[in-house]
Amino acid sequence: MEGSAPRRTRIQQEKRELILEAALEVFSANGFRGSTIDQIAEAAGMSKPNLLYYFRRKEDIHETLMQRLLDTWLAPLKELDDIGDPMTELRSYIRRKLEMARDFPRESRLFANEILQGAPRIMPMLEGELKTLVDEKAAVIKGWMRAGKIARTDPWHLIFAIWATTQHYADFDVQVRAVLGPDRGGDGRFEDAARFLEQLFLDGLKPKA
Amino acid sequence: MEGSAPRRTRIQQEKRELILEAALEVFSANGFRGSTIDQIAEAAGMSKPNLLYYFRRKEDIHETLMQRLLDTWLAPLKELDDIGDPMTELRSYIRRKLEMARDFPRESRLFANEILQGAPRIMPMLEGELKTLVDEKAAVIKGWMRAGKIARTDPWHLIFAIWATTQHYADFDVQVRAVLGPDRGGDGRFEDAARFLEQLFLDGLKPKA
DNA sequence: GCAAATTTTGACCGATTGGACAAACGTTAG
DNA sequence: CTAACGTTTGTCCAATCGGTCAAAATTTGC
Repeated sequence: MEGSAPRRTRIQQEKRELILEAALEVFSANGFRGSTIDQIAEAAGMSKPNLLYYFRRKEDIHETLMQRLLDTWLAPLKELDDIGDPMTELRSYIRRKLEMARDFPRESRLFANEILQGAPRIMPMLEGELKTLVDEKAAVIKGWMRAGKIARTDPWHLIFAIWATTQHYADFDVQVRAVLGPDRGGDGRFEDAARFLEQLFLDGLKPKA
Repeated sequence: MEGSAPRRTRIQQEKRELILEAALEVFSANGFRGSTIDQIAEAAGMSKPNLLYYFRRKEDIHETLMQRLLDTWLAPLKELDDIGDPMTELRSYIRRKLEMARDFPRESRLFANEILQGAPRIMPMLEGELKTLVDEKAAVIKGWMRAGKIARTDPWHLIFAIWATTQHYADFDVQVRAVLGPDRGGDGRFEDAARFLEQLFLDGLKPKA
């Protein structure tokens, strides 16, 4: 579809990175329609026409941002591997997803914003690439269940649950911090969350008999 | 704070309801800044100036909507009761939250939008009313743990996990449906989710020894 | 050092936005 | 019937939006 990547000068590469970084900040906080080119330009320390020299339309920025995001976002799931102990694999997947919520909350919110609005710009990817990947990993998980390595349950909803619980700490961060309060809502909240999630996914809530 | 409710004519009551219903539709799909008064007016079947006769500012609509939402939204948690079997109480709380995600997805998305944007309009409620309620219920859950009725873990993060997993089916609905595909993504997905979540929260993933 | 290419800027444009306002219309009580 | 009140509409406005354009400033290749 797309021709070879356009050759770019040093300045173009640098400025484009600067703009994308600023746009990530603005888009993730206000959504696409809630963000203005002026805001992004100011955050990037340049004038609006100057920004438009590097990205001709507001949508181009968002699209570029989204494309980059998706690769890094799906990487942890891609790494979920058939070899290795199933329980360990799942645990490290959960841990990695939680680390991403901690280290890349803006990316998580950008993605959440897009999905919330009905995913108008990435629908084909959801139905194509993402579905394929999830189906593939669901098959792997099903294999583990058949082998008696983990309890039998629905692999798709299991993946949803891991996404939901981990991304919650990025997308609903303000609520999490507000509820936990200044003491428990500090930096340690991610370690508390990690401990809790590990227990939840492994043992559930039933008291040890 | 607020004086007695202003007396309203029959027409005012009806039209205000009509506007709020339309606004819920529009706001939940596009966010606050992404929605226009014209869109809401059209969805409500009236002209923009006419709408502004009932709500003088766009923010007033959103505020009214948010106030109503919060009551119904927190109702299930309020019902979590100390009397009754702990495991049953938690299970029915999860089921009720999932039903709300199924029956009131627009309300869930409206709330999610607000939190995603940093909760500028409901921050005091999060730190006040919500935190108080959650702390109170966390204490109840802690009591159950001390009594050996459920496994010992962090009650706050347990509540977060229930919120995250259930609301996921409303907020990320398009993604869920896209990944499940046309077959498994039909109406039955909520029953599948209910079964899965029940197993997850009760037994976790460890295979039965 | 200089010409060509690239980058930056200020001024500007049409479209859309939230909202104001007065006039017109409808309803209702006496 | 009619005066008072409640409702609806068309028109208008200032601000903001995404985006253009030509000219100025700067960088780059030779």
